[in-house]
Amino acid sequence: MNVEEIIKTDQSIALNSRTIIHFMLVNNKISEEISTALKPYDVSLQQFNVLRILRGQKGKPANLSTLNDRMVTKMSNTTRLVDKLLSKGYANRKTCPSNRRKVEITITKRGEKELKKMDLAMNKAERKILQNFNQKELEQLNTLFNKF
Amino acid sequence: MNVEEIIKTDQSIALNSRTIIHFMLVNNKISEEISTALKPYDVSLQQFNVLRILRGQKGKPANLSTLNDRMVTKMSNTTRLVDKLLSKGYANRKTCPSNRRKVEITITKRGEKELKKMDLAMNKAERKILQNFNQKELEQLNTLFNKF
DNA sequence: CGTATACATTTGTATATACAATTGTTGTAA
DNA sequence: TTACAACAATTGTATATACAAATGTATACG
Repeated sequence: MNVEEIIKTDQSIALNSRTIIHFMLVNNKISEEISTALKPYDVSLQQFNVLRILRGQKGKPANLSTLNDRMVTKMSNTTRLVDKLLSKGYANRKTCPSNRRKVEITITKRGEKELKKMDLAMNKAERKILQNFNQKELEQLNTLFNKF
Repeated sequence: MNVEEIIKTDQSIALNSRTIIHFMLVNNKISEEISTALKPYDVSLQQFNVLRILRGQKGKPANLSTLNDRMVTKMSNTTRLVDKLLSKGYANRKTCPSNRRKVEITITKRGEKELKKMDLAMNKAERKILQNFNQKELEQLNTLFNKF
């Protein structure tokens, strides 16, 4: 992946800018791979993320604030995101009996079943994205990411 | 930046998944910094990118396909993106006299003037984002990004 | 010459997201 | 008890983006 070639410039780019642009190009690639992987299941990355959180609750219901806390990319509108999962039959929602301001959201059997398939697709996508990295390089990458 | 802490999980995450999630968290941070930096100028990152491309043309007009080729993040709808720049008085658009299928897009004086200010804001944002990196680490990062 | 094909952009439509305002609920302090 | 602040979720609205279809223009070929 050559930055200058991809954005078709002949100008030299300052290292700071180049790093950020490079990052964005990688981001494009990753987003594309992941959305392709999830497309057959008709869920967005965000929806997939919420499903995983719900499963991680192990039956214990989650409310919207909890979901928001745990999401990789925070969203201003988790309500509508959960709406999508409901309409697909992947999640349930009911108001919390002890505190009626809150809602209790759980994953359905069907949601869990589909999620398993999505997991496989995601793992495959991750392997594809990271195919040129060995373990040491991945660790190096994580170490560098810690500096952000 | 600790991944497990941010997404509030106690489960251990496979290195592949962890790397991708870590990447996304960094992406969130970068996006936020940049959109904050550009907010005062009321342009999106995409619009900023197009303005820079137009300036890089040095007077020579660009058409939509050229813009699309050179954009960091390709868009399906560059027409409407340019619309925004027009309405702000940052760009001009006219149909190409030699080939009327094409359009000729140029940056205005006002656009150049504003772009200079945006550049400063962006440089500042970049420095902030990368403040914990030294030159060697940045090069390391770029090398690793090449593997994607 | 007329027709098909490729090209460049624009428009339509559905969906996604950000942000602000609103609704309903709970806890609390006068 | 009532008034008020804090909380949790929802709704409204504007804007952004993806994707497909449509429009207009140029080129090629029989």
